[in-house]
Amino acid sequence: MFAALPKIVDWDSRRDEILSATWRVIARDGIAGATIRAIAKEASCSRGILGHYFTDKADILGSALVLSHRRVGARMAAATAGLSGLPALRIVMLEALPLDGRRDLEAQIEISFWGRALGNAELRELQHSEFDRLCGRLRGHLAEAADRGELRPDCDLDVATHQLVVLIDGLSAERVLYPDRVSPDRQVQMLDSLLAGFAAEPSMQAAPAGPVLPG
Amino acid sequence: MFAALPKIVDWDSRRDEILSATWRVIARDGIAGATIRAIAKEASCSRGILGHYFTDKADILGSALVLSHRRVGARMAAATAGLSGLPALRIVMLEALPLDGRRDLEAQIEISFWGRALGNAELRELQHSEFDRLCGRLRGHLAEAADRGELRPDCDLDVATHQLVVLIDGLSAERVLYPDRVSPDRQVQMLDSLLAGFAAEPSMQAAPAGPVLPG
Amino acid sequence: MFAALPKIVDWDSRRDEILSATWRVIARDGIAGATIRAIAKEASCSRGILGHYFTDKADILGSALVLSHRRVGARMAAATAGLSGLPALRIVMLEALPLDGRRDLEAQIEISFWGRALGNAELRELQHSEFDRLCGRLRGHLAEAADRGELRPDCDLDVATHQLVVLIDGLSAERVLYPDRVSPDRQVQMLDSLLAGFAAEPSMQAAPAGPVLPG
Amino acid sequence: MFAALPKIVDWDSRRDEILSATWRVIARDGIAGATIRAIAKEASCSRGILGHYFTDKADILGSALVLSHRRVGARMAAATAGLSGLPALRIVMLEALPLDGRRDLEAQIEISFWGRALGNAELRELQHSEFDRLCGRLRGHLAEAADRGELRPDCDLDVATHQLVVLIDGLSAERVLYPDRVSPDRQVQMLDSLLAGFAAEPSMQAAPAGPVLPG
DNA sequence: CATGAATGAGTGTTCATTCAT
DNA sequence: TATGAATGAACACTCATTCAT
Repeated sequence: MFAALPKIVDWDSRRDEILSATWRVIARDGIAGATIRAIAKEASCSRGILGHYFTDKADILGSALVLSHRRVGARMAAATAGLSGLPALRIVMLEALPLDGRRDLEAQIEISFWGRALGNAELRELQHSEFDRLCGRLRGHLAEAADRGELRPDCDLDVATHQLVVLIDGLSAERVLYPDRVSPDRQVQMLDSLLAGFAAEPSMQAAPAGPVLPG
Repeated sequence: MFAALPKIVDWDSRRDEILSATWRVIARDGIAGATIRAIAKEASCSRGILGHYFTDKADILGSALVLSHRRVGARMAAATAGLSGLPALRIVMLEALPLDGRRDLEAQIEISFWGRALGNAELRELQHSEFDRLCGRLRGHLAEAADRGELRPDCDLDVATHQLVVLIDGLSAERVLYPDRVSPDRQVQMLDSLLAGFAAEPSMQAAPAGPVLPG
Repeated sequence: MFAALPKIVDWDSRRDEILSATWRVIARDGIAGATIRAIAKEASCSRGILGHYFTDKADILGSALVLSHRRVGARMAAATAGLSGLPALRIVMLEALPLDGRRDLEAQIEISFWGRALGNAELRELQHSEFDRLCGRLRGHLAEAADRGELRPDCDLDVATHQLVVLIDGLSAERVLYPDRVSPDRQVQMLDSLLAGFAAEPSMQAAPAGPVLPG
Repeated sequence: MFAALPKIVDWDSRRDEILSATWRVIARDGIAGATIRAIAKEASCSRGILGHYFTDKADILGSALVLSHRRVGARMAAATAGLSGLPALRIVMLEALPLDGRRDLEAQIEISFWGRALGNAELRELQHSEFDRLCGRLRGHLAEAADRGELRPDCDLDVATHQLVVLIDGLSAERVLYPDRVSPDRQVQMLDSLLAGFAAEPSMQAAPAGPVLPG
């Protein structure tokens, strides 16, 4: 109170708010429409204020991508608490697939950045490291599953990891471009089909009998 | 007046040349760098001349996408001449996957347009119809395979079609973004793994024993 | 006439016109006020058109400085045709000093660039080479004068050259900043005083008896 | 309330510190780079605090110029204590010329303001009065010298004063722009050459036999 | 047919300034 | 007193488009 703090502003929350507005603009107008003006308008702030939170437009977009990934990662970590092996893997995949509006948004952001990464070396670097993180998480659960004997003996973990990320990226792209064609049910069906191919026994281990979509 | 006739041949080839230059620019600088200036420079022609072949920048980009798809489609048709069922399907998939430089370029173009389609309704429409054409071709060969008893009885053609396009889109995206991670061999391995899941018998029917990459 | 020339435009004259407008803006508003907008408005053209003649704002300003120097140099060369030694030197100096409106403008441009050169390495390089050219010209005429025995035997050519450029720069600065204090007559008086110090005999050789200012 | 008294000392020194920082920024980045951000950063204080010491950015820059002049004037007054006539004049000139790092800095500041004064009437006024003060000081010592019979009888004090300030301004400009060309020795040589022209007798009265540069 | 000059809107960015705390 | 968040204007520059030649 007596301190000379100039203005009570939750810097981090304001920053996240701007990044959230950036997501909405990207999802609505595409990444080409994600101009500083549009972002500032969506965030209901002036253009100049963005300079307080970000050094650059590239900083805004890059931070938006990283925050999106971090949120997904945090949800994955929370959802797999106490789990491991194939059950954990399935939960992780369900968080990665565009099964609801929130994850649709994340998929839209992801796809938007792909095209931009082609002509942008920095962004490509960023995406590379983010991709590695996801691969590492998936492969970790696959290794757990292998240790626990949940997998077929001849299951190649590298190939399996690759199949999982291909499923995520392919379904994300199609969900974004042709939302009617890629229903949540279909996504889960394809996921479980893939996981069944990994599993040691024909009887499904990973997929529960109950409803797959809590929300 | 009549002398203009022979020009028609030049007209189409010049047009294709411009679109080819557009591909190169997109692959090199990203779709954000595909400005009219850059395309004209790459095609070694003036900016104004583009107006004779295309109404608009959107026309150039859309035509570039369509031509890319048409070329892929033509190669698929040529390569599957006399074939049907699973063998034809495998050939089609091999043409669709980014297995060599030419198809890498096509994948780069494809991915570039995805992000742009988000904020562009016309482009989304275009991509929708192109997507349908590919799905139709894949499903056609699957139906042939089913008729010929090449598929497992419980194989759902819709799901199988979906799995194939997810494989194409997922591998294309990853090949573009992380070329080192997605070798041609790995792609063929994953394709054959998927096709084996469709086939009636464990013994591979679709994959030949010889080398998979003719070129 | 039958050629496909798109538009009859005297490119060089248009370019010079823009640079001339740049001079006027600098003289009126200072170099800080020489924005692209102000230059385009002064030249009665759109902002974008400047990109056809110059790559950059730095290109505009640098070209404006070089053109100013070139014009001065051309006038010096024309005015000293057939002359050499001290008479030529005096003519050169009279062209370099701000003795009329045109040369006042050139002095304003010169002074404006000095401050800008401090924080701009490229501009400093440019000014360095332009400075060398003037020094070379002055020293050349001094050497001629020495050869012809017009100078005092102990006259150091380097120091004399330096005194001449100091006179030019000092008078230019003061003429620009305090125009009332630096009348043309005073400038010529100081020039002739300096030249008299160089000359071999007390009787003035360089300065004619007639009026010093033709215009 | 009364406790604020001791702060007054701090106030002036803090103000001078800011102006000193302003000098450094101008010398390093040019006057175009002398933004209030850069000044605040150089002075290690917040941007807002500048508003407590100065009303405006123009106030900062103008005060920086005035302080520079005041410091030079104070050094001149101190150095000429007990002196008058030509010896005093020579000391004054030695303080005005860019002979060491400190005076180089002052010259850089001076030149930087020249270009800015063109488009700024207030600044021009300010510089005008500062110029008058220097001229008055120089002319005062010349008048003393004349009274003491140190000058040639036909020496025009106005012209002599003008020659002195032209020497200062010309050498300052060149020292700033082409530091390698304008050595301290050369400057003193030119100064003494000019003073010798004023003096009554060929034998140097103003210049001492010893080294000219104490530091 | 083809050129490139010309336009003006839109981009990211920087800046001096104001103001609530 | 002192802070830095916030604003809005101005900046240089790029771009797609139009049009006279």
